[in-house]
Amino acid sequence: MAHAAEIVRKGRKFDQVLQGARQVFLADGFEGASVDDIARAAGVSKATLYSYFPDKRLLFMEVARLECLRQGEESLALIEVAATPRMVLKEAAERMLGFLLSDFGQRVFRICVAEADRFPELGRQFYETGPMMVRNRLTEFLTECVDRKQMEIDDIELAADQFAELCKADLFPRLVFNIDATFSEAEIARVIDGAVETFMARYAI
Amino acid sequence: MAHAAEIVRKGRKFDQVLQGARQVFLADGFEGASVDDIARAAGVSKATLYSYFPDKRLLFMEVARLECLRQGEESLALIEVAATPRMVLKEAAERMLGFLLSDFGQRVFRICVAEADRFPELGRQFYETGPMMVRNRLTEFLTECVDRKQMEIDDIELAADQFAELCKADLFPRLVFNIDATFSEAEIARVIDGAVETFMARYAI
DNA sequence: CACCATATAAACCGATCAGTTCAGTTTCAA
DNA sequence: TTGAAACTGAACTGATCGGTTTATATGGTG
Repeated sequence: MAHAAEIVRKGRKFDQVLQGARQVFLADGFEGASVDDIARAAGVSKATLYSYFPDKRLLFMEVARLECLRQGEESLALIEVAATPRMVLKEAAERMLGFLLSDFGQRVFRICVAEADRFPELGRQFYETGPMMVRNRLTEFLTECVDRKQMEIDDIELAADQFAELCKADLFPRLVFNIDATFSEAEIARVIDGAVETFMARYAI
Repeated sequence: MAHAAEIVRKGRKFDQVLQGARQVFLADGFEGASVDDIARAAGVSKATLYSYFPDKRLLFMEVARLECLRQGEESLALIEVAATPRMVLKEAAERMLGFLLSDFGQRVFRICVAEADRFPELGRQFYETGPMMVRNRLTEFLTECVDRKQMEIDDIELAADQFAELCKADLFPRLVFNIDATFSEAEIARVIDGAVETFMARYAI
């Protein structure tokens, strides 16, 4: 973790700084957030902020790193193996969309996309704790299904990715391009059920 | 077209300005692009630029509007109805990915996502000439398939959206988060074939 | 109490950038 | 050829922002 080497972690206000930074970065993005705003939001002087983080970039990376970790931990909740594949898929879809459609998930995504070339490491970090995590969990589960002869899948990783994408149908474009900010239960259920049905039609035995 | 009302269109260098703006905006985004850079790239003085476009925002919107139009026109090429559904889907997938994976498509997407809240109209514009266009074309085709009893689909629009999403499996996240910038023919073929197979498994009679 | 790390407010610096101004030059059509 | 419209380049304004500095205050510890 070379990037954290220069960060001084001791001090009473360290957490305050991170908390304020998180709030402002998430609301305004990297360029949009001013250090003065962050200091104000954190209830801390700019000098204090700079005593912890030598520059804005590093502060941003630390916030992003923590958010990625948080996201990763959340998705680690176990998948119930006792249930039917249909139920498991539905559960997984609900969890995925729960994050993707949340105000918070949306902001993180937007920032990652926007800053992906300014912060090359950031994109990878988000990818690994997000989409890749989802794929791994799903791959695990699908492998079990194949072993139990419930499904027949030649390319399991592709199948996992397909399911993840199916869950975004309609909803994701509308969200990403700011057509809608929230969706009704019915809209979400329509997409999830559709995803499960299509997936099962292809892969269930 | 209220937003274009203030734009003066006459003058020798009008197109030069747009062309330079397109180049710089696409490379650097809205905030990242400086008006001086644009003027330089356009081979035009800043005063001339401002004589056409009263401010940077308006210039950006005009560039984005034209790009959206261009994109829309491109996707309007007819779908060959004589071919089998499988072939039509494959063709549609190739065209979609051709745009999405191109350096240019990627930049436009990135900018739209990043500036979606700074330019509310921009997101909608892109959505309507992009994802919505694709959905409409696909919906048309799928309706024909249903009429011809080649497929059985209860929610045709959802099916269209599903197919579009299936085409993005694996590739899109990797692109968006800057994991990879280009993909091999084999990688693309794998995803397209997978998308067609899954789609047909669900909906073909 | 005295010390020292920590924190603060506010002024300040240098750079960048959108947008303006202006005196002078080019272009082109009548 | 002439005159107006279009264009130029360069300087300038005013504002924002990242980052630094300084003089001062606070609070816990030995």
